[in-house]
Formats: sequence, structure tokens, C-alpha cells
Amino acid sequence: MFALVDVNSFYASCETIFRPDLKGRPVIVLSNNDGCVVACNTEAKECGVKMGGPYFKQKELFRRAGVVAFSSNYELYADMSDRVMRTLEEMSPYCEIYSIDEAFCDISGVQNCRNLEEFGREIRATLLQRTHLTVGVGIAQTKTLAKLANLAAKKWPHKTRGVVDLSDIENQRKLMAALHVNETWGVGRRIAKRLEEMGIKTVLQLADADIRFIRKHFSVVLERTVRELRGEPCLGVEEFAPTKQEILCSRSFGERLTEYEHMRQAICTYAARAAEKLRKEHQYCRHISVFVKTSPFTVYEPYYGNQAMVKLLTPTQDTRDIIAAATRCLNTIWRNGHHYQKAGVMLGDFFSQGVAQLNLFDENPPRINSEALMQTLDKINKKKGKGTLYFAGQGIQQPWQMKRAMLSPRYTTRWSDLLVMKASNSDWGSPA
DNA sequence: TCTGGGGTCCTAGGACCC
DNA sequence: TCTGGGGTCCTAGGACCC
Repeated sequence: MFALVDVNSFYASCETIFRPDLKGRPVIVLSNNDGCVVACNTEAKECGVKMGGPYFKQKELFRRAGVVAFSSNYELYADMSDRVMRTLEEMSPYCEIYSIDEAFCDISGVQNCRNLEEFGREIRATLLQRTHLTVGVGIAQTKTLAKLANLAAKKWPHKTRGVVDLSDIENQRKLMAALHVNETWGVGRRIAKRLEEMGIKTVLQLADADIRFIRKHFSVVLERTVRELRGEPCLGVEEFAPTKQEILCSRSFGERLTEYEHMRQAICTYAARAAEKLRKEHQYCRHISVFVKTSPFTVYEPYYGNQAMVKLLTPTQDTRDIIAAATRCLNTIWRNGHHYQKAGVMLGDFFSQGVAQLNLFDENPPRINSEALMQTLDKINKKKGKGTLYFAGQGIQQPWQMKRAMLSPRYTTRWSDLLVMKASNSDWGSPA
């Protein structure tokens, strides 16, 4: 039995819990660079805010409706997420942290000693008390059905009060008949459209579809989804995160970039960041690739996007090697005269610590004390704050930095940003 | 003027091997 | 003139997720 717990409008809620003055007002959170709307609270949804839509296209609507906008404050969201997950891990034997705002809990066995819906309500109440965040809980025999149950909890908040136990088969079929096939977890826009053309419109029709037919026209992924909808578990809770296959660091620039020197700085910065993530995973990489692109939306000049990769003979985790390789990649794809919008550095082909073999034919001799140097670098940056020690190639001014014009304080992770309560006389009541 | 970032898995097709 | 069968590995691209 699985429970899917996820926080309602997570980013927007993180912003409002520290701002009681925003109660009842529409609130949205923007993506990096203040580009798109990535989260909105119920009030904002009611105003007709388009999720995923570009910010600048909706500015007029926001002004009229009094929408309060925030830049993404990942430091705050990550810390709030930790608090939620720690509580969940305390309350349930096995938890898989599926994303920043949701987790699957394996609650097999719980139904032997208590009512599942009650258990869901207890999770909800505990999280509300500890974090002031409201969650939805969906309970069922498979992950896909738990997702569906959670969706129902979101869709009918008053009727369900945020918790749905969907373990009863009759209830499953009733709900699936009422939902469109694109509301299934794992069915996106494309597959939904193809299914519809085949006459499969509701989730129930998908659950009842012939498994060989699905396998023939789609992939094993959709086959698993269908089986899961029928109550046959194909996916388990993965308590320990599997090791990553690749690491990507990419950003859009605050302003279009035309100078090679600026691009080189950006690439150095992304390479250094990717190398840091790599070491955090205790991995060494052999593939380093870089991509650059202009905006796909610009009509007055031709699009340019390109990518290059180098394969090292010996796996590395040293920022100096990764910066050097990334710069070589950049040099092969850089073209003068474009207005670049975005770039990124990707690492792949990982080896775990210890298996890295020295290569007899490698031109570069192994670096002396590379591990110790990198450890020291990471330690200092962890203790004194990100970016305390950095590489000269990253540049100092960084004119290409992303825009974050509406950033809120990092209430929970910086002393200087701590919330300050100011009491006025009236708050204390008038003296008798 | 202004359109996110970071992942996973699967499949098809080409290169190459014997 | 007639040009096989079976396999692996790699990569690019497409789909999905949050």
C-alpha cells in the first residue's frame, strides 16, 4: 500500500507562510530569470493565471488582479522541503523523496492496525502544525493509483479535506471514469492525444485497454502504467536514491550575451558548479559536454544552437580538468555574432570512487593531491557560504547573471534574513 | 524588452564485430 | 551474377516527470 504526500502549491505556500499579510491574496512564483510562472496559490488560479506561461505576457492581468509575484528562492524551498521530509520519514517506515514537494511512503502493514484515512489525516495535521504547510494525501495499492487518489484530494478539497483512501476497487473505477486520460501519471500531452484518437478518453478506458494492444502501439512504460491502474504494482518505493547518470548545470542569461569572454565566464561557472555536484555524489566523470543556444522565440535573427563533447581517458572530479574540458568544447561551437540566451555544462559516464584506473597513454600525468585540494575547496565553500572560493575564469562582475528582481528573504537559512516581528501598541491591548 | 532547470527511461538506427 | 545472420555498443531524439 502506498501513500503519496505532496504539498499544495509548494513554492507559493513557502512564500506566504512568512507573510501573513498576504493571506487571501493571489501569489505566484516565477522561474529563474523571472521568466515563467512556475507556481501559484488557489487565489491566483482563480484569477486565471496561466501556469508555465511567460511572466511578461501576463503582467497586465497581474496588475489588475493585485497578484503578488516572487522570484524563485530555492534556498528557502529546499530548507522547507527538508523539514517536511524529515517529518514524513519519522511517521512512515519507508519513504521515497520523489521531488522537492512530494514523497511516496510505503505504508504496507499500516492497514492491519489502523484506518488508512485516519493515518493520512494524522500526517496532514502533523505537517501543518510543524511547518504551516498544507499537504494532500492519496492512498492506494500502487503508485499510479496513489497519484490518482492525491489528484482527487486536490480536486475536491472540501469533500475530501485533503485525504483520499482509494483502496476500494469500486471507488477506483468511479474516480477513473470521471477523469480524462491525460490526468494519469505517465501520460503526457502527446500520448494522451494518440490514445484519444484510438478512442481511449477516460482513465478507466485506459485501465481496461488490451495490454497487448498498448504494448504494440506504445512502450513498456505505458504498459506498466496500465497494469498499475489495474492494481498490479510495477513500481516500488525506492528508499535510497540511485546514483545519478548525468549532471547538468544550465542557466538562461539575464541579458542576451554576445561577448566570447562573458560566455567563457558563464561556462566556467557552470562547470565549477557541476563539478561540485559530481563530488557530492562521490563520482568521477569521463564525459564533459557543453551547449550554447540563442532564443528559440526570436524571429528577427536565425536560431543557433550547438553542442560539443570531450571524452577524457581518465575519469576526473577535479574542477580544473572539468573547466579545461568545457572550455575546449566551447571553443569548437562558439560563433561570433549571435545573441546567446542560454548555455549549460553536462557531465556523464560516471565512475565511482576507487575504480578510476590510470591510463597508460594519457598525455596528462595525474594531478598531485587533487582530492585533498577539492575537499578543501568544498569544505570552505560549505562553511563560509557558496562562492567564497572560486576560479578566476568565472569572472567577478558576471554581467550575464540571471535576473531575480523579486526575491524574498531566506528566512530559515540566513541569520540576516530572520523574520522580525514588530508589535504595535494596539497588539498588546489597551491598559485597563 | 521580457519565454526555467534538472532529471529519467525507452527506442531506433548506425557503426562495428565475427 | 549471386552479397547472411547475429550480436553489441553508442548516440540522438522523443516521451515523460516535477
